Amino acid sequence: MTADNLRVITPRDVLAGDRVARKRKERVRQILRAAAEVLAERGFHATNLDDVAERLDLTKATLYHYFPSKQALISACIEQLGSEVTERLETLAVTLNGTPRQRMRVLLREQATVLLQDYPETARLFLRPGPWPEPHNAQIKKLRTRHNDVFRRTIEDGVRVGEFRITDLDIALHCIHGALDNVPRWYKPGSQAKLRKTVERLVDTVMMLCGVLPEETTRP
Amino acid sequence: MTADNLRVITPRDVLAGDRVARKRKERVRQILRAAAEVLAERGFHATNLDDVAERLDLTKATLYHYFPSKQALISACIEQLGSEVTERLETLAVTLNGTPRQRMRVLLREQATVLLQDYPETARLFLRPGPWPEPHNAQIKKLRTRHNDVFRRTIEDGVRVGEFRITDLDIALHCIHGALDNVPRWYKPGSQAKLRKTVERLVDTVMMLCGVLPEETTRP
Amino acid sequence: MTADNLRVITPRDVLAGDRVARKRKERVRQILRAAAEVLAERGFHATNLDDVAERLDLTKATLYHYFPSKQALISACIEQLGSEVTERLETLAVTLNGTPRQRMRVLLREQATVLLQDYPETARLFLRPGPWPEPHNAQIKKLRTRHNDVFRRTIEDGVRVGEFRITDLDIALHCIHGALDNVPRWYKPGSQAKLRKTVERLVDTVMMLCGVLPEETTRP
Amino acid sequence: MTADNLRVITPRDVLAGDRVARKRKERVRQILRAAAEVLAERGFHATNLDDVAERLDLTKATLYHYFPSKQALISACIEQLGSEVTERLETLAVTLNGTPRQRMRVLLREQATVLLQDYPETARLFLRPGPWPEPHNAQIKKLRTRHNDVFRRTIEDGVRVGEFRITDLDIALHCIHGALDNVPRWYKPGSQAKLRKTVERLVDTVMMLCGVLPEETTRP
DNA sequence: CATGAATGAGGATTCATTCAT
DNA sequence: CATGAATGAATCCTCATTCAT
Repeated sequence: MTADNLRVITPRDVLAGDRVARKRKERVRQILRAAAEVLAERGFHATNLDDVAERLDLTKATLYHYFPSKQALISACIEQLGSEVTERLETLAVTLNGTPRQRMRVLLREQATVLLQDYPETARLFLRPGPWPEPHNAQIKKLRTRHNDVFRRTIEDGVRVGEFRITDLDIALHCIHGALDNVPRWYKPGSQAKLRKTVERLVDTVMMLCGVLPEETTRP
Repeated sequence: MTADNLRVITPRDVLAGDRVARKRKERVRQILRAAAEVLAERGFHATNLDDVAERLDLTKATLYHYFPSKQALISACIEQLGSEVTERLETLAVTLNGTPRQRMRVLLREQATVLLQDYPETARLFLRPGPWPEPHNAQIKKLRTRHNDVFRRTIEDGVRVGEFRITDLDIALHCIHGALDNVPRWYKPGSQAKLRKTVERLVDTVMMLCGVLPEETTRP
Repeated sequence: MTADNLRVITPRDVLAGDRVARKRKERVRQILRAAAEVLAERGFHATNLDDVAERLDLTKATLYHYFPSKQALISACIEQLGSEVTERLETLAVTLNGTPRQRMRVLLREQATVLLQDYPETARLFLRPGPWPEPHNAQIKKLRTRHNDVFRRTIEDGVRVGEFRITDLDIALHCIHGALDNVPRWYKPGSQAKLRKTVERLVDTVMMLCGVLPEETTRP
Repeated sequence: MTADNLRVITPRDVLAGDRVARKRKERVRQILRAAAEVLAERGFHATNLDDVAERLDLTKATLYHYFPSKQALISACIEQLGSEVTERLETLAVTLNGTPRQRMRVLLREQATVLLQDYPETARLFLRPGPWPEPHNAQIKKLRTRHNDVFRRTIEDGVRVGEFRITDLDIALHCIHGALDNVPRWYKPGSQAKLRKTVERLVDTVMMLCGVLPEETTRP
């Protein structure tokens, strides 16, 4: 019953509401980023809200203003990173021209860049259904399927036109997946040059799983 | 000067001591097996001693008769599985004849069999340095290196004699590793026939990472 | 640009922050008091957080808001009581005039009052290095040394001017210490008169360890 | 129903039984000694049966052949040490001739020797009613009273014949007690010469609590 | 007697979650 | 919104005690 409570909603308020909403969204993004970092470093069970909060100079309780539970927060993390990466690949796949071989290289390069540079956390978060509580596993599985399909379609094309020679499509896909999501475990960040070199060699190597040998037969 | 004082150690005593020791060893084996199962299902942080104990119809406290701490138990798990598998491969590698290509196939087949049939837990336990507490990570790393070296040497041989064509030895090894340790995630146990088929196709696929294409270009 | 954004820190905020801090400090004091009581009754190893918490109508978990561990809580207990008592004596010693004999009497009276009336827990907590875990023992030793030094200096003065006659300074100090910290074991609280009488007789008795005999040769 | 079970009891058995009993008593003594050591080092609550057993190269379970519970073991410890020491003093007191002053010196010298040399654990075990579970405290109190009475009677004699001048008998006794049981805390074992010197100075110092000043007014 | 195995009852510590301010 | 306080439910670990061999 204060003056505040009686105020009518004016356009200014709407704008203000907008700004509040924007601010809130920004806050959510920050929280998700922090959570993704902790999550990637330690895995689900070793991640605790105190540490996420501390990284943001907030208190644990404040997180509950933005997410109703730990699960919800983690879920949002997975969803955001997963869908962002997947959509990036899906969008790219649609716009691509060229032979399946060329398209596959572009897709792999993109994925490698994501893993090595943009979001190294990705692998931990949604590429591998590790020891997550069940609800998350389902979510992750769905994302993985979408993600996988981008590559599946391209490989099918390649097999059809005779550019790829594979023994078993599913197994090949699983191996590609395994090889890729293993990357953040061994790659140590370095110069841009190192990064680009690693990406190319990685792409060359993974392409071999499609039956495409690199021209060069180099050795490290 | 009673009979009791004069009693010498008889074969029966030795046997008794033996039996006790054997029994203890057996218990330890049981515990390690149970722990490895839980561990493989849930990962380190979600594994609790209560569940391990329950699986054995024991109480938590009893586990402490055999291992002084959770860490020690987990460590023993990793060590046992890891060294068993690694030694199997190392022994096999030494006795192998034939071309690198042939030897590599045998090694991969062995590894695939271990992962698909004998110890599916292996992948979780020592193939991937997940969110383990540091002491375990060091232990795992050492095992992995030994394990890796078996394949590394064979691939180097293959490259030297021109049977293998790879872009980058380290990256190839990492990809092989990633592809293999991903296996338990997608393979669902089935008939012996299915198993054998899967193993062969998996080996064919991974051999491609060494630059060896399968004759057949089939699809499932 | 909202009122909220423009809000500056007002005295009210400061007061609010102050109030929170004051409240916390008060809580800490309460906890320390409760812990000191339990500790004095039972000693370190028999003190459990549940009982300390119960005395405060709190749960064990809440104690961890204020102290990171049992050791930290106990440490704070010892420190607080120990330094408070020691500083009281040190301050008193500095302001004292008169002969060593007079000064010694004042110091002993003060110490006796502390032990009999103000903080009977003191003796248990820092006067005797009982079966404490090592970290605490070090802390206690330091406090005891400071405490001891107050008396040592006064006795040295007394010996120098010929008012005190002692056989061995260190042994005398140890005996004084032993006699004093034994007090809470036999003294049962009673009237103010009883208290005062006991203090005086105790002081008379301990003064004898400095070679000063009481005029009166009474008996109880 | 074995031959053994049917055997009649012969004189030889009785002797054997004797020897068995002797052996058992010896075992009990060993256990009590070990327990007293641990107990003196760590106090009641930090003493666990495993450690006592280990010191004897036995297992915990074996201790239960000799004592029905931890409490019983500890009780026996206290009783043994306490009564041994007390009886020593009582016996000595009875046989003593001379003035109260001389007798007191002998008693104190004896007590100091016990504490510094023979059974340093004594102080911990029965001189001070520390954080023991109640049943033990009662037991200790009783022992202390007997122990105390030896000194009390002598002091009373001394006061009566005018050799001692004290303010308050009870307080003096408590202070003597406190000074004595504090000894093991500061005395560090050394040569026989050091021991004898310390004993003499200690006796001199404690005698002052009876109003007897040493001739010499030295300082170390 | 001696012992290894087993266990129940604690006890310290962590952490997601709720709530009053 | 933001936060400090509070808590219940785990979870690891200890230890006195019992029991079968």
